[in-house]
Amino acid sequence: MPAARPPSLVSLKRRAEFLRVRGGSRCATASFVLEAKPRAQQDVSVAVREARFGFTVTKRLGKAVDRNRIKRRLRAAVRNVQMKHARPGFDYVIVARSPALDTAYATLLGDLEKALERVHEAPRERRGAKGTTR
RNA sequence: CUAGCUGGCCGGACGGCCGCUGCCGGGCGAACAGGCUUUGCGGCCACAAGCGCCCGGUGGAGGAAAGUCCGGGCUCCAGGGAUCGACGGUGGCGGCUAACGGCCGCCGGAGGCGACUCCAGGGAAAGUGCCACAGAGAACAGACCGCCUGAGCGGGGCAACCUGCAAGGGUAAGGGUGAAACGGUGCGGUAAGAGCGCACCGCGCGACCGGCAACGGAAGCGGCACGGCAAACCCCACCGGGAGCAAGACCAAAUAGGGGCGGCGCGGAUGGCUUGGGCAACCUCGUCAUCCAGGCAUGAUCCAGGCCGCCGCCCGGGUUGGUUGCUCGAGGCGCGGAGCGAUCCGCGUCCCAGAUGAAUGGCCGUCGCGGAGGGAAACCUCCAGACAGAACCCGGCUUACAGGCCAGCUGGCAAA
Repeated sequence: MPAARPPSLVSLKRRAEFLRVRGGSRCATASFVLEAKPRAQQDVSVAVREARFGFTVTKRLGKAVDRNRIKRRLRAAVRNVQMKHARPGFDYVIVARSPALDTAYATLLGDLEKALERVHEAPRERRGAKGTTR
């Protein structure tokens, strides 16, 4: 029975953690960009084994009320899909785009599922392409 | 009924599934510590607080949370005194308040038929400055056209006189310019005019009266001047240390360039003598003389002071993470009383967000409200639902805002 409940959401907290995930693989949709990267061995503490998520909502997207709402919708969406599609030991960063405020919640969920799959499919070549630019 | 004015208030409601967070209660678990027992490993017992998980209960964004424009509380830093100056702010009077640049009441001015609204509303006879363009003249004013007078030179006439030109003088009533031209109207007066004189109006001064005051009224006096701008400098009165919860305090980790206390010494340069070392240049110990006396801490000055080097001991800074500050407060609500009111007093009652990559929600349904369309109606369909998210806390101001409610008052219409 405890498996049926979605696990509580573990979020990224420090700026350094956000910057590290930028080097990982990415997938863009209409309302957000998803970035993912497996945690290095020394970062995996015993307590935190689950997938962790971070949200980036820049000031360009609107005033504080709109930004808060975008963040809450994305967080609710992640809570619904992370059981099936997120992998433990991974860090994810979701960079919001302006349609995230208005698009139907169902399409938001569908986009998130697709993006999570694609991010896990082909991490290799994207990683290499990104690595040269850094 | 309608048009308006003022003040106050609200800022969708209910339900379902799934979440976040503070507090309270309960349960479970692990570690440490405690007691008993055992030679020991270990076993048993008990619960205060903390930690993790679970269950239940309960609280969880705003009237502006916003802009960060004022005023405070709180915290740290600086702060010896006096005087002067600088800078910033405020600006009718009285009151309220912890305080304010806020609020209330009153006064003055402007607007409105009215309810009522608006006003940085001290000083322009302390000084400096500006008042463009137009206009002749614009701040100790000014004769362009006019009007009046007119030396003199002409023309006509016997003469009285008529008439043309005209230097100069008088004149601010008329024209013209302008935002503004030494007050307006009338009568008298005059060569023409003019406060030159008079009446009324306006203006200035104003004994005295009323008011705590701002101010109001006003006998009488003055023939009329003293223009505007102080949101130009300025003058006057009053107020004002600085920085802000990333304040500040504590804990842990890893690394070195600060502080306190005690003792000793009392800056530098040059020269003389001197101790010790060196072949010597020179280095070194001490002392005397002369000269300069330095830097730091509010802007200046004055008075009174402090610190600077070496040794020993003790303690801590900056960074990252965590804890705290952190929400009970100039607090909300109700009743009663004082006051025109802002507000104050008394009693009762309530505890009402505390997050920190930052919670206070996500999705869905029903109803209600507003607009448009359809329909005879019940009703149906579509659209809209604002401004906006606490970050230490209060008191204000300002700005944004779909829609709606209540009370009082004013004008008009109708009825009684």
